[in-house]
Amino acid sequence: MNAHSQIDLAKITTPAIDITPDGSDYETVRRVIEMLTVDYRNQPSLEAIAAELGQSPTQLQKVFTRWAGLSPKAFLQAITLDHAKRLLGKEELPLLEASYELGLSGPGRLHDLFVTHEAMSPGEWKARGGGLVIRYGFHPSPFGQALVMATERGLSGLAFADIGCEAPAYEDMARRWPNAEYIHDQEATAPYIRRIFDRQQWSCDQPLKVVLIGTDFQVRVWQSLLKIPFGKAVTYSDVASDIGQPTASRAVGAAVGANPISFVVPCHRALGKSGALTGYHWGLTRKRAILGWEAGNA
DNA sequence: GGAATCATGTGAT
DNA sequence: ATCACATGATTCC
Repeated sequence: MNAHSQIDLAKITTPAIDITPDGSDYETVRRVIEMLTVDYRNQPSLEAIAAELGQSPTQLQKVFTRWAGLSPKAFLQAITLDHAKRLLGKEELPLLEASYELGLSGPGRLHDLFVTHEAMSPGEWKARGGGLVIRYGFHPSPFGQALVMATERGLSGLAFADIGCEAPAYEDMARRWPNAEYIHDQEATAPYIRRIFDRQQWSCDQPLKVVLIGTDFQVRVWQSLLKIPFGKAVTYSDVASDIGQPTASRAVGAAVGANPISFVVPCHRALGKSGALTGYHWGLTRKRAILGWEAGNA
């Protein structure tokens, strides 16, 4: 990754093609969430936040509610510890009874966005992406600009990269499969974005194909995440039990953190046992945003 | 309620 | 081998 990736990086500055209204709202929403939660002690008022952003309170209120399906106040409540605990404690793990006979490859009805997944064979994994062609592109999403990566077998990567921070996100992803050949191809990746973030299109008629590229352990963790229903959450130790290694919760955390297809593989639905949001590769604020958005759209 | 500390499995170097 | 973790339980204040 030197001269080769230089060329690719140059292409990244290509502006995204399509703009959705949701995409433009996110920056505002993100900053509101940040102010609301960073020092929640101060409980900043809507007026104070609006002033900071240079907008009128009513305008801000409207944008936020349109995006989240929830007023800022309700949103704040939806991401408190209290609510998270309810999310967790509700019912006995939905994970446990869901069968694991799928094995490492094969179709399945998983989470609300219907997904068929296949994993790389051990040989393919060892090649670190060698012989693989990966097409990638940047597109707006409800949670900021997204980087999409796909092989001809299906979606292989989804990352978040705010405007101006495209290069680090690209490198973060490309580093995982260093021997693959990367081609910037907005047209190839655009259909995935439309598909993923439009809930109307979540149906089983035509499942979304994803390709899980990772170690055996990681793939098992990601498959487990795929079984978490929309608007629900589990703990890292729940996942550990689900894959048959109840003492490996910490290792699960590491594997969850390595999830290459964020949002689609719902790693944001993994919480600490206390209900605390412990971490997120693309920023805790974004994790709150996604969780709150799901609360408002359940 | 924290802070400090330990047990712990995986993956990268 | 060793180290860093998106953990969790225990044991102190």
